[in-house]
Amino acid sequence: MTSTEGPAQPAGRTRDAARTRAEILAVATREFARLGYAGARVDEIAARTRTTKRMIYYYFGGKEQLFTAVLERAYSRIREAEQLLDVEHLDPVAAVRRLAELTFDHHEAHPDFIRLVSIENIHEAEHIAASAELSRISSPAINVLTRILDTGRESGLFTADVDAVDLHAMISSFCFFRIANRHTFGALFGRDLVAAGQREHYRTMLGDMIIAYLTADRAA
Amino acid sequence: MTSTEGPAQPAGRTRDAARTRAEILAVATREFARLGYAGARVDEIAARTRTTKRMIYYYFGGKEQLFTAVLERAYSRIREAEQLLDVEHLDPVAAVRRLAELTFDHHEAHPDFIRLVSIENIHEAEHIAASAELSRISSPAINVLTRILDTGRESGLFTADVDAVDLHAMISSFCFFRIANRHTFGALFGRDLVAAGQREHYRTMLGDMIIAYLTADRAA
DNA sequence: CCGTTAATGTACGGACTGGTTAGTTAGTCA
DNA sequence: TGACTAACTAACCAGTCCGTACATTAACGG
Repeated sequence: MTSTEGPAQPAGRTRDAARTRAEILAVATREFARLGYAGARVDEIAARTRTTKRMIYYYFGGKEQLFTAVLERAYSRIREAEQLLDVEHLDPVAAVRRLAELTFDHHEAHPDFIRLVSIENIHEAEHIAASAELSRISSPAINVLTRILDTGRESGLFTADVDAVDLHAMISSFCFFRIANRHTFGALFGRDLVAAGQREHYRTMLGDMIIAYLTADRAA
Repeated sequence: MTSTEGPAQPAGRTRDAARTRAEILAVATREFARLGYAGARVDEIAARTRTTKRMIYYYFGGKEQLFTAVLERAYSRIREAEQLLDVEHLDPVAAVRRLAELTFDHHEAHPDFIRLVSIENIHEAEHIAASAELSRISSPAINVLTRILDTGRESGLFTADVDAVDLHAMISSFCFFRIANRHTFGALFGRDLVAAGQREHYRTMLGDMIIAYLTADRAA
């Protein structure tokens, strides 16, 4: 609630388009993630900002476009993280495990992102479809996975009949479910999938599952 | 829009509490699943019913309780389906695969249920927590899984260190993700996880993954 | 130091929304 | 058959919500 950035104007407002825009985006991300698209209130987003509702319409045009901008930023962040992937020096088994673990960690570290994705799916991805930026680019992780799979298959280690996209779905489902559905799962089965003490258990479980699948003896 | 049930009053309304209640519940399920809790409109639900908004408040008390009732019915249905599980005569491997496939089929057949669960998770399962009916009972599938796992482990077939709840999470994640996230996944990776032609591919993939995990050679 | 414009704030409109009030009608049972 | 109650309807209300018209001010180039 107190001023948190550098030069700290006493109470006066500096004009800083970039900062205002960024602050709106940050607050909107929290609110949309917390309450869903329809549940989030433009007035409330504005109130939690150091600026006014007028600025939301000035910079973004409307609620819908604001939500799209929130999605764009959220996805661009995960893409940035994926670009830092550096696993191709590992052997295929270790590389896949490492990649799965990074996905696991990223999902755990960004629950708001998970919620936004859930929400966007309720809306049948209409905002993604309408966004040139989002519908264009794909995930760097897919390319990395493709190369690892090729190497693994060449060496005869991997026997499974999957491509990178399917494998990515497989890895993501577990990571996503664990975060997205923790509440209903916890309420119904009395088990907290995100309990700190269980973290390593589930992280290992994910890796074991993926590796077991990829390397299973299909003759059986 | 025309009368769909038996005796078909010309235009006059019969008094039938059970039918009215059931119709409200059915319409509400569709609307909540389609638009989310906040996005659904009580007026709209009423309009799609042969009765009025007042009846929603008469029978359910309010929007919140109506949503809870919708969840209760949705969950009771899946429990009913699970009670029909009859896989314990199979050997453990076949039994687990069959169970996974039934989960797969059920998720695919009830996308509205998946959406409701997603929505309830956005609300951090507050309605489930508030519902005595829902927070009490657990899934029959867990008991079945427990017995299969025991048998499989006794015979030395299963080597994995999981209990029924974790395995259930593992199976559900894939089934759930495939339906719940098909829109964003399709938009971003250009692959329709629910395409009819891919159904067998993913169904097999799920079974292979679960069996590979359970039976993997842990020495490796 | 003044004109211009990007950036910001205020106040409000108009449609909508969940919930309610007041009243009506169909069925039932004494 | 007439009192009684459950089932039902229409109209409305108070508050909310997205969006905008209009006024204002900081910053910057000349």
